[in-house]
Amino acid sequence: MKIDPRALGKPTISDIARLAGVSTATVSRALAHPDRVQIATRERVMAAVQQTGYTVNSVARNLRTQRTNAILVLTPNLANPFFSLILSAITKVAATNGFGVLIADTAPQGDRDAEVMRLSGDGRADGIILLDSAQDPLSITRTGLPMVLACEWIEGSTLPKVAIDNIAGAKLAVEHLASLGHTKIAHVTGPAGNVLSKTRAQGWAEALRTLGLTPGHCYTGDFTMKSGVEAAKTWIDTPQAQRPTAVFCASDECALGFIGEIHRASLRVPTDVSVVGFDDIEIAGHFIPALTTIHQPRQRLGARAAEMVIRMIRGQSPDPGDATPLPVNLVKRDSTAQL
Amino acid sequence: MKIDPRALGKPTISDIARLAGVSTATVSRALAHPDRVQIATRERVMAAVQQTGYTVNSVARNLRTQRTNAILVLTPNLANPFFSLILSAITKVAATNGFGVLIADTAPQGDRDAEVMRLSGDGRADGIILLDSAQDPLSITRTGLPMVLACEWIEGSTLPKVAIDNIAGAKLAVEHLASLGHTKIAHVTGPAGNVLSKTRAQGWAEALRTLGLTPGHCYTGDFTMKSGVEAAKTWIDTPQAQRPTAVFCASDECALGFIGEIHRASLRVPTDVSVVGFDDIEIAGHFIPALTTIHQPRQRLGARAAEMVIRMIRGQSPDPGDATPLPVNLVKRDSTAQL
DNA sequence: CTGAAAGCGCTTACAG
DNA sequence: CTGAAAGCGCTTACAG
Repeated sequence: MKIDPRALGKPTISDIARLAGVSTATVSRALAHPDRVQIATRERVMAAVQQTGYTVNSVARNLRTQRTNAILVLTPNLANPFFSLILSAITKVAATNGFGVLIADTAPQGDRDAEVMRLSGDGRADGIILLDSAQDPLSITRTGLPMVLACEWIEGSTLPKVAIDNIAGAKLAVEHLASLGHTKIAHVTGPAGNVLSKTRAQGWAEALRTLGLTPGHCYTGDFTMKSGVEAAKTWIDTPQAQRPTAVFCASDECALGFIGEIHRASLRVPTDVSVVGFDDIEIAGHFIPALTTIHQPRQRLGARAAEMVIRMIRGQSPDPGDATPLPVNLVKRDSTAQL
Repeated sequence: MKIDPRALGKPTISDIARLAGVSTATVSRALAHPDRVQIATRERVMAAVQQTGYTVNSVARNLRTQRTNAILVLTPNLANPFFSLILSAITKVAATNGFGVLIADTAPQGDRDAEVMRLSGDGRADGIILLDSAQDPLSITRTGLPMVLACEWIEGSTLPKVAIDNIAGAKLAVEHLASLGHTKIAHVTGPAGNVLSKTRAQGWAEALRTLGLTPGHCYTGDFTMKSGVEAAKTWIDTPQAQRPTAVFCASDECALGFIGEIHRASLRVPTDVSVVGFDDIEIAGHFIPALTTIHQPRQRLGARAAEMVIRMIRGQSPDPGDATPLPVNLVKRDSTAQL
């Protein structure tokens, strides 16, 4: 009794070869280089493929060719919508270059380093984009896998990175506030130790100094709405005469939390305090009041990161333009007003 | 002249075998079943692993074992923050069960069907979670790969799905509005043809009927903020006497767009119109006014989907509880008020 | 243009 | 407890 091969699971290249009456080599060729087989042969192969619904087993192919045509993206926290657009841009650029994208969330196990090491070494991908940056992966991996840092970066690391100009962004925010007559400009920071927090705080302090303003008050935050709420509470508890009249928040989420709390206390933005965010997430323009913020080109950021790894994977020389930070700009909306 | 093997790229199992003076079989065993090799042998192997930074090549292993320990998640649009939490929950459950997660965005090529077919057939994953549902994948694939539908589903499909109770959610919204004295309750729909749109609209209409209210006005939307803005414009252009006094939007984004536009026209929510959303996205509670909405348990949804595929992959029988839709509940906040 | 054969890096019965 | 050997499903020089 013959067994129907289709009952045995997915058809393999041998099944196709048998059906088409050719060798597996020819099947492989017909699929990958149609022009290198006789037209009649090709058609017999294609017919068998159609009939069985055959698809190449990419695991086998990857092992044989030592390429995966896949890029691995390591993200610190998938639950954070901030990454959505970046991931989507990476996926898009990858797709047009024939690469698939694997996304891994390093949060669940909490052990990013182990994860980076495991995933980078295991041959699943040809290159890696790191959206996280707790530690220099070079210190923990020995894979020669092309790797680029995006969003955040590690000081002193030699890894290629794609970044935005955080200092310039913070300065833009402060200058905007100053131009509206504000002189007491506070800052709600990002999480301690983070490069983004550091550079944004630095830009804020520098701008203040350049403008000849006294150093402003600093609220400790961590990019979350909750930390914005906390900062607002502190602000509300401050005697009115001492309150900063403007606040530059290290992230939009934080700014939104800040504004929400201000309103909950029956005070008003921008009447009682002007607020500027950083990121320009989608909701920013729809919030009430619409949030004045520093726009981050997240699509371009993701796209550039993808282009960079792909170039590295292909052994092409880096584009000199990639070294310069992506520009940011201020989007003036309704959360800031003349003092 | 001998060549340093480490210079040749990633070390393989043969390198370790040579270094430890054992066979590759023993290396493999020492790594996968430490208890099946002599302790001294194991230590020699481990030393070689340490020294070289060796990691198993998962592509080779997957080919050999015919398992990938990976789940593929197909999402319609990574740029949509709505999926973030779901993805993160999937990743978490997968991780605790020893599975990795591959996320693919079907948007870039626009050809979801081709993508589903290619990815499901190519041996990269042991199972699939589909967050999209344009068409029944059974009609296009012949892989016997375990597959579960999440978020949306396809009418008439026999695929296992995890869903929430959309009809009940919509009813909750309408009943809440009615309890506040509203009788003219409109609806902004989701995109036409979508199951979620259909069931939510159905729940709205049914609740109205049950409560003995006249059928309300229906604005055509598509879940986006923009469509909420459009609906609001139409509402604003309606003579005041004919305006619905309450609006149930098919999504939070849409509701937020609606409210934003109302305020831009110098009208107020909930003073001039009460608004209820659907989803309970993170921003909902921080919006001004905080949005009354139907809470969707996105974490549980993702977690259940992951549990389901994993069970299928393991050949375990389905949990009967998985057939019942996940419950939703109304979160009363500030966008709805007594008429 | 086509086929036989080797080999990608592993794991696992099967002997010993 | 350990090793030799087969094989997972492909692709690609190498002959013919």
